[in-house]
Amino acid sequence: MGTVERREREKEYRRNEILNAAEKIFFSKGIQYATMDEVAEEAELSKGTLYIYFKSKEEIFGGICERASHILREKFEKAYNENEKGIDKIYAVGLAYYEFSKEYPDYFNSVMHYEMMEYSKGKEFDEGGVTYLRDDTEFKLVIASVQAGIDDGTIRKELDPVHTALLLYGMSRGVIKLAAKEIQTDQEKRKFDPEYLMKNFFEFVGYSLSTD
Amino acid sequence: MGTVERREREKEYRRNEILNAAEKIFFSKGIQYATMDEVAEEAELSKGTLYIYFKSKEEIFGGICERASHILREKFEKAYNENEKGIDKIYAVGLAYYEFSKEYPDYFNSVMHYEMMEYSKGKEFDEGGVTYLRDDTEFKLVIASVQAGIDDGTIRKELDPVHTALLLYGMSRGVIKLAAKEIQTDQEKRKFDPEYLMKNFFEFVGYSLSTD
DNA sequence: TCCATAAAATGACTGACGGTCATTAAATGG
DNA sequence: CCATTTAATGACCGTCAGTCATTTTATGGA
Repeated sequence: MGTVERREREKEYRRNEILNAAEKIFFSKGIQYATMDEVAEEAELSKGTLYIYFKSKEEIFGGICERASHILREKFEKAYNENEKGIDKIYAVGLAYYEFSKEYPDYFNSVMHYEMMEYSKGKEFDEGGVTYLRDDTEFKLVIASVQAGIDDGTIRKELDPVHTALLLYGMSRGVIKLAAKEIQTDQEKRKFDPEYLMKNFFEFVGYSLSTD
Repeated sequence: MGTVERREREKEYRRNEILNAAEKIFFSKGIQYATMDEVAEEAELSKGTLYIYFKSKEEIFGGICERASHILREKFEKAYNENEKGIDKIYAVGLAYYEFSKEYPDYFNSVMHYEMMEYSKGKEFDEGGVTYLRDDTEFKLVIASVQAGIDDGTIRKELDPVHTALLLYGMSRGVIKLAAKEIQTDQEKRKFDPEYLMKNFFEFVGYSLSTD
């Protein structure tokens, strides 16, 4: 009998509904200021029910971050696969990252936020554990891109793939975060164009990586 | 009579003692999990007293971040002033940033954390206000360094000082954060040397900026 | 030295919120 | 139709940020 399967599906569905509600609430007032009662209200469930599906507010946030990671990962894979040359893969992956930050600013920010939390967590409170993602598929794609570029001669051979990938990853995050931040907050001074900043960044990267 | 001045000094002293206590507590368990009662205990004061000197837990954290910014600013200024050539200023300022992250990892992280909070804040909760620093002296020094390099011919003339500075600032933060993070957390796989990463980074930057 | 006044410090109290659990409601399948 | 399992509920609890009436301490004039 398919009852069990249907139950399974319905559970999954509820879980998603809760995540939807949580996103709405978390993103509109900020996680810090969002309450579980509000999420429950939005999800049209009692608070107790939320705790059947997630064991804490943080875990709900983890679920949201998983969604974010999933989308990002797909974007990365697409960018990687749709390009032949290593250097193009790198550009495409970098651009995908930037597009992600524009398309899903809240997701982007959530992932950033998540990483900050990890720091506080590793302090003295190892209880709970609560370590979700840490699937570094994304990062592996960057390494693979660099390696591909070295192999096909579009990237300087002297470079070490892993460290270069690390560098690219770190730099991109920093620059994209900066660009994203200004998009969201700067109504005042320091007028600058995020697109132009990114263009500069890509030139910058190309300058240092490519063989031409 | 100097009574008023002494009172002033003593107030400043208490304020600092509270910040010291808060640092100890915040840094050892993470802000999230640190309680005001613990801070009060550590400061050998009652909780109520804390609220005479700071209007919220967040404001105490803001005070800590101000300390961090202050130290960073001084490091930047020193690096800037002790070098003649623009390109050297840039290297020195970048290095100062990295040194800061190693020397004061908790301060470094606090500032990062602070910036995350700003995002959540700008959501729907404009109450309180609570906007402390946002003094971009640090950033201005980067612009000045680039400009100096353009003027003295050590940096490519085609570059726009402001955007290049922005780029450098963003990239550095990303890379340093990555390096700092691994220093603190990675006991497992992905063995890599933060120093080597930074060395790569500086080469990378030099490659794209300098005129030689 | 004493006292009136002002400044500083206190800690019991409050409200809000994350999380729990005994109880109720609904679904299932025999 | 009922026994049993599964899902959902919401009253309740403990904790913690923040408050405020009260107490303690310092000050400067008489």
